[in-house]
Order: sequence, then structure tokens, then C-alpha cells
Amino acid sequence: MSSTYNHKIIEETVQKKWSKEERYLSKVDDREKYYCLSMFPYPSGKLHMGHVRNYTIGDVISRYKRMRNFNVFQPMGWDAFGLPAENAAIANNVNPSDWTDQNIENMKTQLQSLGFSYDWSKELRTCDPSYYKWEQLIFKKFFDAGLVYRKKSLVNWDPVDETVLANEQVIDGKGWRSGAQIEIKEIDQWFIKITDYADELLDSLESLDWPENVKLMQKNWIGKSNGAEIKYKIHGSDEFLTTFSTRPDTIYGVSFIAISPNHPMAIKLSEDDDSILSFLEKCKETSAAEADMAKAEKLGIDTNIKVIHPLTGEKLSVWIGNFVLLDYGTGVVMGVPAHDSRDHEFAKKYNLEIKQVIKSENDELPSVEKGTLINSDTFDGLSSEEASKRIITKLIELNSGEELIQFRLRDWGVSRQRYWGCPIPVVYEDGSPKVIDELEMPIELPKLGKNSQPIPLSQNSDFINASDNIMRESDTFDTFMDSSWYYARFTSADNDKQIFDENSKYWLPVDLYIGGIEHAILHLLYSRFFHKALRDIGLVEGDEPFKRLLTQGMVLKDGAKMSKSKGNTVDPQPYIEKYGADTVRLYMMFTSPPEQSLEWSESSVEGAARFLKKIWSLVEGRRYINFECEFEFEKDEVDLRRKSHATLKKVEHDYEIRFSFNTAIAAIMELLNYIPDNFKNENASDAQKFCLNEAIVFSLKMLSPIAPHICEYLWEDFFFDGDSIESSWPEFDENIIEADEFELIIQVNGKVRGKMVISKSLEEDEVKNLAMEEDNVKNHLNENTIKKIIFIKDKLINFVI
RNA sequence: GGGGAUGUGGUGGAACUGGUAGACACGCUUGGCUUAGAACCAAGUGCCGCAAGGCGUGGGGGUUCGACUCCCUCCAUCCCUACCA
Repeated sequence: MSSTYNHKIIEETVQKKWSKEERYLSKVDDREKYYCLSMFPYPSGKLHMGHVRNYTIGDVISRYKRMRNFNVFQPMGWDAFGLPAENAAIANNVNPSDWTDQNIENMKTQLQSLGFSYDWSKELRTCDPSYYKWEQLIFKKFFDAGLVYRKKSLVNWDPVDETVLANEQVIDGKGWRSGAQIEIKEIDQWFIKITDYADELLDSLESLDWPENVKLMQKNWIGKSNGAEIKYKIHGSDEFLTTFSTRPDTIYGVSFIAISPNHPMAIKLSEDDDSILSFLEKCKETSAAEADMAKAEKLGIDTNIKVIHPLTGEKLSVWIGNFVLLDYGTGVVMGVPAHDSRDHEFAKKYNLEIKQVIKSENDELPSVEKGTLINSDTFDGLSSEEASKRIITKLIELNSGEELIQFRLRDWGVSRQRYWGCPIPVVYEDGSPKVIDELEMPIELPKLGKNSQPIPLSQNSDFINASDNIMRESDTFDTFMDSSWYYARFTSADNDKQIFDENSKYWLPVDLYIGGIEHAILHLLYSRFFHKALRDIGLVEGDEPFKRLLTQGMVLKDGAKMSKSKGNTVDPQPYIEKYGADTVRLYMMFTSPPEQSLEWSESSVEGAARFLKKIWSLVEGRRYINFECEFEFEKDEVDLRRKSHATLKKVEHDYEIRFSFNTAIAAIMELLNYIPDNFKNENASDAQKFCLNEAIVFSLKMLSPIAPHICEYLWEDFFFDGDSIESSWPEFDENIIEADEFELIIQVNGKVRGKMVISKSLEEDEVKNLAMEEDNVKNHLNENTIKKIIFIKDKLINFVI
């Protein structure tokens, strides 16, 4: 009598076996390697369904690759520094370090219960000094390579809490805790010259096997544009205001010049002018986030300064505009209201001239399209492209400008004024900064007492006062620094002598990187930059860290990204307990393709559980029979074999090429539904049993990357003294898949009017005659003249009447 | 504001290269089993219509013998926007 499917016993048994065998520890050997990495989590407390989805995808591919005889490396670790630990510490009176440790422990238990085949011997956490000492060393090497500098830059300042706020902590211009109106403040910070690599970051995108949309986002983010620097002489002075524009062809449409509120000239003017001063104060009230600035109403103030247009000699007013960014271009823009929508909005508001100088198909202003020049003196009639070239030439002659390539990408500000982060390894000796020696690393984060709240390092006098005239840097690193090189450290995580040892040469680069689409730009761009910079200082090989990328869509709840900070997470634990890890994994993979975003719903978890029960009751108690003889197969046997082999081919393609696990599962379900009931009987013929054997072997193997516990458990019993289920992937036979008949679709005027199963060997004429005789088709043809026949071999015939 | 995506039955989704729209599931309906329920099994299930047939992939337009798929346009939703990770 067969037993019922008990996920608890099965999963426990199988997981114990894995850990006893140390099955997923990876060692360098002579097989082809496959480094499969899923983005490590921030230890926020518990896993949520977004994590389950991400890590199941990674595990399915790892297990599949292992069956294809790849040497697979799949590590896991913790992105453990960050703001939420500080917030939790303040809210619950716990130490950020204890809170983080506790969360890691919980989440690790959850990951293990899901049966992910990680090599835990390489586990790392970014908050360990043993990890971040190497990060401090990298910073030093970057500094020595000239990639690090200090610069003033803007932060959100909460005047009540007297802290710097993250953009996320500013809600409608107010501090989230204090509710105070935030202000933009300028402070000294550390920067890394990612812009030195702008061209390479752009060019080598081409070599990557990444989704096109991600490459496009990175390309647009880097934003290389050809344009011109144009100098406007200040009236009554020998000085110039230099603007950057990508559209020099619109220069005759300039009706004003606008400078950023943070431009030195604006700040200087505010010293003697109260109305300008109060305008600048007002500009400080919008948060530093780009989205907030762009959405804010365009505001400006006339400085009463005039500049001279280099080509027309016209006097133009200089305004201060809140929409001008100091960090992009020169912090000064030429206002062309007819051909730029921001300039247009601004000009409308302040009644500035709107002069059309480009004629394009769409004449409605503002029109940002390129076209033909009008109202542009001798340049009239030229195309935008040609005019841009000639105008630049003219400006060069007049010594009023030059051609310039500009990037949107800005240097990376890595300073954070917080506690729970990696200390920046710098000391100030009599005020001047110096990166500390490697031998003194790591500079450890000072420990806090048991329930004590985090205080920014700047307020920790024991920490900052290193000695009489030596002060420590109080900023910590942006946590993106921590996550920019962990993929490489994993390969050597158990080596405390070397940052990257011999193993790193074998395992790198990452063959497949899997993570949320929300990381498409920042994290992935910073990591790519790190890899190139590490290459140039001789620490890694190759140009790119991640060969292939799979970006999974967001798991949404109530229409928003599932995350701890939004408080809309769904904990997988109750589902794991009730249905088991295999069901949860199967459900997550079945419910939608990985790249698509997914609104959480538990509506068909039951269906996944039911399917596992079904395969259990088919296989449990049955034994593989090794037939020696050859068979003459009957039709239904041939059909089942064709289905088995065709399914295997499809699933292979779905795992390997498409990453389309939902369709792979559907195909396996179809195969099981396809098995005729009489094949499962005791008194089935040997040939039938042979075909059933094949279907079962294929199904268990195909399903095992997704539901590894039940498949391995069933396999051990079914195949008793044979190989492990992981030892191989079966092979399909194209000859068995090939059929000699197909279903012909018969259309009249593009509408399906009939179907018939016919032999593939028929000629077009024979097919046509057969098709025309089909009853319903005959009706629709109804003695009309056939004007045209479209014939697609082995598929369709369409009569046009 | 800018950049990137998505939109198909009551629900999740399938249709891979312009060629059968709705595979596979969930749910629901009916029947079987059962004292009853759960579980399980069988049949049905896009919409309108008694039927013949017609309509149907966010809305509108176009290309084509043929459009979920290509083009134009509009709408809605989600992600990123440099200090959430």
C-alpha cells in the first residue's frame, strides 16, 4: 500500500543527506566551471517572497548546470551594513550589530529550509572587519591610482535632528521623524572618479550577454552626448559665463541664461541682495533627489546681470533657475524656450521671449525635434546636424566656444555621515587628510554597548580623536561600495591572507548573475566600474564581472515593491511549513516568468501542491525495470515516447536559453497528463512499462532542479541501486520527436474554417484539394473565385476570396 | 520632469521566427465517492447568442492574405532617478 506525500519527512531526510555528504561545497577541478550568483540580501529580518523568487531561480539554474556536468559555484552572503539597522536600533533600542546578527541567523535558517544548494563555506558578511579591511585596502589602492578626491557636495539636512537624511527619509520636503523642513547643505565629501571609466563602461556594454533594456538604461544613464561649450561675455566685465548645450543649432533661439542656485556666482550675488538670498533659501527647501527637483515648479529670479550673445550681440538676462543642476555640464544653461520643454515652462511663467528657430514636422512649441533652421541668420535652411557643426566652427573662430563631449554620469560620492557602515580609512593630521597604511587596517567600527543607540562617528570623540593632532575621518562608505566587489571576494572568502587568491582566477567572472531589475543601473554600474578599476591595479582579470545577467521583475504587494521599509512583505515561512519547500519553489517558478513583475497572490499554491502529490502517487512504490529487449511500439506508445522526448527538448530549451520556468513546468504537467491510465497498471505490457519508465525518468530529472527534495527521494526508491539523480541529464532523440503527420489549419480570408490531420509528404496541390473538400471550408468558399492561396508548409493553407 | 518596462478569460499566465488566441494551472459549475465535509475522480468553463453565427489580447488608427506579435497615437500601472538596498 502506498504512503501519502509527507513533505516534512522527505525534506528533512534529503537535506540531512546533502549536508552529510557536503554535496554543495565547491572545489576547483578540471571540469568547465559555472559561477552562478544571486544578489545577496540585506538582512532585514525575514525573507520575503521577492527573495524566494530570486534565490529559487538561481538554485534551479545551479542544479540544472550541475546535472549537465558543470562545476558549479553558488555562494551566499549578507549585505549587512545600512540604514535599516540604524532605524531598527533607534526604534527598538537594540544594537545595530546585534540586530543584524539576529536577522542573519533567522534568514539563513529560512534559506536552508528552502533547500538552496549554496556553498556555505564561503559565506561572508560585509559588516565583518575581515571583509571590510579589504574594502579599506581597495580604497587606498584607488586613492594611490588617483581615483579618489574630496569635493563639496549637497546633502539633505534635518535641522531638528541635526543629521543628514537619505532621500528616502525626506517626505514632501520634511524630515520623516522630526517633520522639520529639511534644507540642502553643502559639505566636504569623498568622491571616486567613475567618470574616468565612462567611455569604457559605455563601450564594453556591447560585449555583455545582458537584457537589452538593462544595457539601454546604463547607456542612457552614462549619457554620452556631443555638444558645445558656449561662452557668453558678461556685460560690463571681462568675465564669461560658460554654458553647455547639446543643441548648438538652437543658439539663435536663446532668450535667457539660467544658472544653478548653487553656482558660485549666485552665492556671491546673494551676499549683497536680500531678494536673491531669500530665493536661494527657498531653493534649499526641495530635497536633493533628482525626481523631486524635476517635479518642483520651475522658479527663478532675474539677477539683473546681462550677457552678450556671441553671434547676435544681443543682450540677454541672466536668471537663477531652480531647475538648473550644478553637477551637470557647467551649471549654466542657455534658455531656448521654443525647443526645450523646461525652458518653455520657465519662459511662459516669466514672460520671456519664445523664438522658434527650428522647423520640424511638428510645429507645436516647444518642439524638441531636430529639423531645418529658420530665423538663424546665415544658417537658415541648414539641417540641425549641419548647422551644429558650422555654428561650432564659427564659435571657435570667435573664440566663444568649443566642441565638447559631455557625460551625464557624475563622479561617485561615497561619504555617508552615519554609524553602521565601513569607516573610511583616513586620518587628518593637522587638518590634512591621509589614507592610513595597510598595516593599520582595518579601522574598526567602534563597538556599542548592549542596548545603545547608534551615534554618527562624528559624535564619537573616542573614535575620532586618534591622538593629539590626529583626527579620524568620521564618514563611512556608501553601502554600494560593500556590494561592488563581493562577487569577487566570495571566491576567496575563507582566505584571510589574500583579498583574491588563486581560486578567483578559476571562478571569475560570474557566469550568471541574478537579481532584481531595480538594480539595473546603480549597483550593476558600480560593480562594473569596480571590476575595471581592480583590473587596472592588478587584482582581478578580465573586463567585466558578470557575463550574463538575469533581471527578475519585482514581487509586488498592493501594487508596490515588496520591501521591509514599505511594510508590505509576505513571509514564506507559513507556506514552507504548511506545503513544504518544494511546493513553495514550484509555485514561485510556475506563477510567472522571471523577468515579469508579479502581484503576490497565493491563489494557486494549492495547485502546485496538488501536482507534487500527483507525481508522488505515480512514482511512489514503483520500480524501474531494465528491459534488454527491443520493442515494436504500438501507436499510443509511440505517441507517449514522442511526448516524453519533445518535452525534454522543450524543458532543456526553457532552462538553458529562455529562463522560462513556468512553461517548463507546464510542459512537465502536460507530459504527466498525457500518460494513458492503462500504462500504469500492473498488467501493462512490457512495451508500455518501458514507455512509462522513460516518462518517469525524464519527469523526475526535469523537475528536480525546481523540486529537488521530492524528486531525489522518489528517485532513490525508483531507481534503487542506480546513479544519483544529479549525476546526469537525459538525452532526447530527435528521430523519436519527428512525426510524419501534422494538423493542417485551413483558413478562408484569414479566418480558421477547418483543421485536418494529414501526412507531411503531400504536395501543395494535394493539400489544396483535400482542404477545399472539408465541409465547413466548402461552405465558406461557397463557389466564390479563389483570388489567391497562401500555403505555409506543414502548417497552414489560406484561401483568399 | 527624464529613463526603462508592462497591459491577453473571473485569477496567474501560454502563444519562442507575422500563421489555430486562451496551453498549463487556480477558481467556478455539474456529476461520482462520502452519514457529512475535506481529499480524490469525471465532465464543462473567453464573451454574446436557442442556434447558425458574430465579437474578442488596455483605447483609437494603420500595414498585411493573416497582427497579442510590426508602425503611429492615446491611456493606465510598476521600477529607477545618483543618500533605501
